[in-house]
Amino acid sequence: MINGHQITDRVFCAYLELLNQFGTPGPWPWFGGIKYNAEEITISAILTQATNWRNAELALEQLRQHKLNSLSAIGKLTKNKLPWFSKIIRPSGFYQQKTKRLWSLAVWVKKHGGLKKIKKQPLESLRGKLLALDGIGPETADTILLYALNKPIFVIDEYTKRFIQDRNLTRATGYQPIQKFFEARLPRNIKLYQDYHALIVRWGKGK
DNA sequence: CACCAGGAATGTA
DNA sequence: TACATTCATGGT
Repeated sequence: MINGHQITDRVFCAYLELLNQFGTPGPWPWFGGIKYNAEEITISAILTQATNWRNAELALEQLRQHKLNSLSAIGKLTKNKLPWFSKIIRPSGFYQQKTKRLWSLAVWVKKHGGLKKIKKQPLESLRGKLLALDGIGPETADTILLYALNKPIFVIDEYTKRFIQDRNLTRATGYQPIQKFFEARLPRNIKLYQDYHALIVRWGKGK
């Protein structure tokens, strides 16, 4: 019994098995590398879209060298500097799109008083606002919410879909149904959500 | 040389 | 709802 949930639940048991197999994941970015702050996690959530983590990390490393590893710094850039900015994040691929996405996100965050202010907003309402931004879909929004803002929301990605197939956990399809499936069967615990998703990614990479 | 990686937007059926 | 295409670099 953990937080009132029976550990016989198959979804929770799958988590325990992954934990036993791979050990407790580190904080974002989970496997090696140095620790990221909330702004860097937010930025890297976009940099890593459809890109392997190594390339996203290369881009973030260059942002650090230019002291652009914060939304406030990116939000201060004028539009005519965006082509220059795009070269800095070039290793992450799709760098023209990602330049626009990062810049519009940074401007939006600035307009709303910074990440700490934004963090005070209710989860569902905040999630909707993130989804309304260009280039932020459900996975990126939830990644920002869970790992940068420490909100209790379960992240679903391709690995998760393969995982539930592999273990026959559910036939549910679509982002939200799968997300609700996990959330309904797990204690509403942020660290658990973070570790579980990280472990699923670790599992997916190892296959 | 081909293939893929810690997605999302857009268009089609 | 379910697919297909586009966006692009760097590793294997």
